[in-house]
Amino acid sequence: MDKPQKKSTSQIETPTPKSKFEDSPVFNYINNLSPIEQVKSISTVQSFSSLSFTSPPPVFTSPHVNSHHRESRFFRCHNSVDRSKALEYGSASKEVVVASVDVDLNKDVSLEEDETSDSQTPDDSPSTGDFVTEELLAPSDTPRGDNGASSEDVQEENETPGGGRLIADAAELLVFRSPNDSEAFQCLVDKISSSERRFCAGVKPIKQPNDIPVIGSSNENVTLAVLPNESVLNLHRGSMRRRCLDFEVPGKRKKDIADDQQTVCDNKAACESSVRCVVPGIGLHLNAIAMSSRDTEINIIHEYTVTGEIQKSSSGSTTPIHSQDIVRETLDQAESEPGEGQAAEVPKGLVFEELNPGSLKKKTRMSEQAGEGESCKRCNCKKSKCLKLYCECFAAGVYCIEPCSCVDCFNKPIHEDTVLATRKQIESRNPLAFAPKVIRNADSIIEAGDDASKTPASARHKRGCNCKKSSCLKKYCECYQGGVGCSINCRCEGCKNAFGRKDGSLLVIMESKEEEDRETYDKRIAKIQNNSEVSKEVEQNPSSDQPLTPLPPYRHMVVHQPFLSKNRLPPTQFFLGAGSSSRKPDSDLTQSWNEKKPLETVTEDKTEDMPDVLLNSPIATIKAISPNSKRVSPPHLGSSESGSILGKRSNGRKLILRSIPAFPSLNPNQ
DNA sequence: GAGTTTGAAACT
DNA sequence: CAGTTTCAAACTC
Repeated sequence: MDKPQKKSTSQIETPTPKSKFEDSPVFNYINNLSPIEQVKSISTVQSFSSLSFTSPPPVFTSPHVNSHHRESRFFRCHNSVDRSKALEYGSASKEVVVASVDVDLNKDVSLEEDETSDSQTPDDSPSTGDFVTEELLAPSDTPRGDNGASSEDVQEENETPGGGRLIADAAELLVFRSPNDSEAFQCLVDKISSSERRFCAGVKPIKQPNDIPVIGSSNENVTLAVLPNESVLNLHRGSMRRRCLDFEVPGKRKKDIADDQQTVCDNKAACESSVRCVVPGIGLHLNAIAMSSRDTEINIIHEYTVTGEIQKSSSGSTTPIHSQDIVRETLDQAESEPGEGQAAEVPKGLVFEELNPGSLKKKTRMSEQAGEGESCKRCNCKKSKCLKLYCECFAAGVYCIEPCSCVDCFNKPIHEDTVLATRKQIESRNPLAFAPKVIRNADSIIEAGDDASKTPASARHKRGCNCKKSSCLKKYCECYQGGVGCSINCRCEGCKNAFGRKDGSLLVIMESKEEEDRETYDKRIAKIQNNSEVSKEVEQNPSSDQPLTPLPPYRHMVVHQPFLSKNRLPPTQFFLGAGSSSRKPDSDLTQSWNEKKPLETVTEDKTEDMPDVLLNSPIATIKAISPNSKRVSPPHLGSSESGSILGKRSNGRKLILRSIPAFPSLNPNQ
C-alpha cells in the first residue's frame, strides 16, 4: 500500500519540464485548435474547484480538481496531431494512452505487466496491433506537478514504435490515482469520440492503484497507453475505476452532444459538471467493481496525477464500466461514421466483443446490465435526499450523477459539506456504516487450499442478513447480493443462499442452485445470442478473445452467480472489488482474492459442462466484462498466451488486492 | 412503467 | 435492544 503511494507521490512531485511540452508539436497543435486556453484550464484546477466546489473537503477535493486537469489533458491529447494520424489509420480507436504501469505495491505486478506488454508488443498482438499511440500526454499537461516519471513515460511511449503500449517500469505512476482519473479519462474519451469521433477501442484504463485513497499527488499526469490485451488484463486486476467515471459518461455525452466541438475549457466544464466525486473512503468499493470488466475490455492505461488532493481510491484506479462504456461509445460512433474507425480494425482483443455491433442500445444495455446498478450506482431516491444509507450512491461513497433519478439530491459536490456532515453523523452511529459489507477471511481462504475453504462462504457479509421471505435467494438479501454465503451472523429464515447457507452447506446448495440458474441462464444466453450474433464474430477470433478475457473464469462466475445470469455484474464485486478494496484492509483484499478461488473451484468443473454456446456466446463477453473476472483466475486457458496471462493475472490479482487500501479513513484530511 | 414485495436503515 | 416506520431497491406483472 504504502509503496504505491510513495512512488506515485514521488513521481508526481517530480517536476516536468513544461518547456518540452510547449515545444512539442502536440502542444502547438492544441494551441492552434482552440483559442481557449487549454493551459489555463489545465492549470486552473483551483479555479475549477472554486467554481464548482466551494470548499471541498479534502475528501472530495481531489476529484473535482482532478477532473479539471484531466479534462484539459484529455483535451490536449485528443487535439494532438497524432490523433489525426490515428484517424487516418482508421483503426478504431486508438487513442492512446500511455502508460506506465504502475506499480506500486507490487512490483511484481508491474513487472508482469511489463512482461506481458513486452511480449505483446502492439505489433505482435493482433489486438494491439492496431493501436497507435497517437498522443502522449505530456507531463506538461500537468502543470502542476509533474512527475518526471510521467513525463518519462510519455516519452517512452512516443518512442515505442507504432505506438503500442508502453509500459515501462516507470509505470508506477499510473495507476491508481484517484477516481477522478477515470473521469478525466472519460472526458478524453468523450472528447475523442464526440468531437473527434475517434475510436478508443481497446483503450482501457489501466490499473489503478488500489490505494486509490492516495491523494496528494498534486499533479495529474495522464498517460494513456494502449496495452496488449494481456497486459491490460493483468493490469486490471487490481485496478478499479470509479464509478465516477461511469457517471461522467452520461454527463459527458450530454455535453458532448451539446458541445461537441467545444474547446478545452468547455470540456473541463463538462467534466466538472459531470464529475462524480467519490466521497473519501466511501465509494471506493463500488468504484472498484467496474475494473474487472474493463480489464478484459479496455486496454488503456492511464495514469495521471492530480493536483491537489486526490484520493486514490482503489476504485479510482479503474472504472471498468466506464471504460467500457466509453469504448463502446467510441466504437459506436466509429461505426456510425463509416469512414473512420472501423470496428474491424479495432483491436479485437481489446474490448468488446459485445460492443461491436454496437449500437447505442447495446451500449446502454450493457451499461445498464453490467454496470448498471452495480458498478455505477444510480439511485432513485425520493425522500432521503440521497443522504442516507438508503441511497446506494451515498452508501457507496459517491456523489449522485446525472443518471440518478433522485429527487432533491444533496449528494452532490455542491453539498459536500452536507454530505460529509451527514456521513460523519452516520458513522458516529455506526462506524462501519460505510465499510464494505462483505468481508472475506483472507487467511482462511488463501492458505487453505481445500475446496471448502475456497467456497464463497469464505467471504461473509459483515452484519449478516435478516431475510424472512426471500430465502436469501434474491438480491433483497445482502449476502446473496454480495455473492457471499450467509453466516452465523445472519438472522435469516429459510436460508437457501446459493453462495452458502448459514448452516454451512454451501456447495451442495450451489450445485442445485446452479442447475436452476443454469436453465434460466441458458435461456437468456440463447436470447442474447440471437440478438448479438454479430458480436460473436469478434469473439470468434480466438486470439483476440482469450487475451482479452479469460473466459474460463468468467464463465465460471457466470454460471455460479445468479447475477451473471442476468447479465449483470454481481454486486459482490462491487463490494468485493470496490468495497473491499477500498476500505477493507488487507483482509478484504485477500478476501476478494479468496473469493475468486472459491468460485474458480466451484466453477471450473462446470466449464466443461458449459454449453459451447455459452463459451462462445456473447455471454463470454459479459463475463469478461464482469468484475468477477478479476477475481476468477483460471489457471488454464486453451492458448499458451492465455495461460501465461492467467498466471500473471492471478498474480496480479493478488497484488492488486493487497494493494487495495484499507477502508478509507473517515478522516477527510486523508 | 406501475405496482408490489422485500429487507435494510432509521426512528422510537 | 426490540419494535415500528421509512425508504428505496428488487422484483413482478
